[in-house]
Amino acid sequence: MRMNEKQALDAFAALSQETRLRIVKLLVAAGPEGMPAGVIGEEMGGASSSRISFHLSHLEQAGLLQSRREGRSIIYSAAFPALSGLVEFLMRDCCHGHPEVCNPAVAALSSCCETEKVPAHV
Amino acid sequence: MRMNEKQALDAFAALSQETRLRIVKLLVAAGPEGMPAGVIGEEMGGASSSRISFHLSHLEQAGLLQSRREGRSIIYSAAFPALSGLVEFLMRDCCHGHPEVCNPAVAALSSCCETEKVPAHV
DNA sequence: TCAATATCTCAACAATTATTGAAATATTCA
DNA sequence: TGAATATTTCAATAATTGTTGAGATATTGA
Repeated sequence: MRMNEKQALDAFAALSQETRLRIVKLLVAAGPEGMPAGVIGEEMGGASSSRISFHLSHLEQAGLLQSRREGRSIIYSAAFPALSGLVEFLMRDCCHGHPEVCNPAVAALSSCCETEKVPAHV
Repeated sequence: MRMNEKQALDAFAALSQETRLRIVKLLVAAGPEGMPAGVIGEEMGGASSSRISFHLSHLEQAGLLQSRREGRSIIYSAAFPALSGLVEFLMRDCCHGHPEVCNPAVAALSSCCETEKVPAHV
């Protein structure tokens, strides 16, 4: 998803608050299936439901999450294309003929896909 | 550069302001050599020098830029390892056995290194 | 329909962050 | 040394953003 400056600003603002950053990381780890708002609230510890609701809709407004209703619950999940787009926006035009400058970023991102292969704490 | 939550929050907060995001993108495109504060200010249009100075030190404080003095000028440049670290922090643990979820992000980032090969608007 | 569950909206207040302009610091060159 | 250049610091004010708690909306099953 190609992003413009306004969208990137909204996304970065949304990610610059502790509870919201934790929610995004929780849902990134949860994968495409997502989690109900109530469960997300429990994982966040002592935040009121109205506060969690506010943060969830802020994140959805910023395009970083999407939601669907399932019975009484609203299920939120990470918007993976938007996250990719944000990464691409930030690093766009980073090389100008010197790929070694941004290749470490590519390597860092690639390594996230290998989590399960790495032993926890040998 | 492996990042903790506090560092990531500071970085996202720094990136969530229009002038600062533009400064980072200007310096990402400028590469490791960077640019003097005064030139950055000119590129940002009508912002006062104190405002630019404030934003530059905010970004340096957040670890996204570094500075060095050269004569009367202070040269700012992008902290590429921190940018990579931020990308890695955001997407850490994203797959859980399903690499197809975050591979688009890897592809988006890889493509930034090919800017010069792509014709502008065919 | 009614009670229970899950989540959201709203308004008042608190906290954080941005902007401005004047003055201070550091460097260079005559 | 003193004037000119480049940049930073500071304090006051303006603007934005976060929090709280009460009440509203939507859904389910008895």
